[in-house]
Amino acid sequence: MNSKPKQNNHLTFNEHCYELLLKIPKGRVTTYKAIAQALNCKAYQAVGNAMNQNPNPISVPCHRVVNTDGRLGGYAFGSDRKIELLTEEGIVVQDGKVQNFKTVFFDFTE
DNA sequence: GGAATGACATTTA
DNA sequence: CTAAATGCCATTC
Repeated sequence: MNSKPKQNNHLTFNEHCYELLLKIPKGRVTTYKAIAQALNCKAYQAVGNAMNQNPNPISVPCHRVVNTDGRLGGYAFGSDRKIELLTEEGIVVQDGKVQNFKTVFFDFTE
C-alpha cells in the first residue's frame, strides 16, 4: 500500500565516515583513503569534505584521521589542536607528521 | 541540472 | 626527496 517509506535514509558519506571513525581505537589513526576503501569508494576528498562540515566534532574523533603519507591533513579547529589531541592519545607527532605511522595506523579491512 | 569546492591521492618532472 | 600538476568523488551553492 501506500506505505511509502520515502524516508530518506539519506545516510550521507558523512554518517558512514563517522561510524568508521568511532571504530578507531584510541591511540590509533587512519587515513582518508582507508575510510573510502572501507566504504568501497574512492571519495578520499569526499571523506575530508564530510569532516570539514564537521556536524559533530565531539561525537566523532575526526582528529584521528590523517593523510596516507602520515601527515596531518588539517583540522577544523586548527592543525595545532589536532596534533595536541593525537599527542595526548599517545601518538607521536613531529614536524606535523605522525611517527610510527604504520604502527598506529588502523586498517578497517583488518 | 550544472559549476564550484575541498581536512585527498597519485603521478611526473 | 620536493614540488607541481592532474584526477576523483561527494557535497553544496
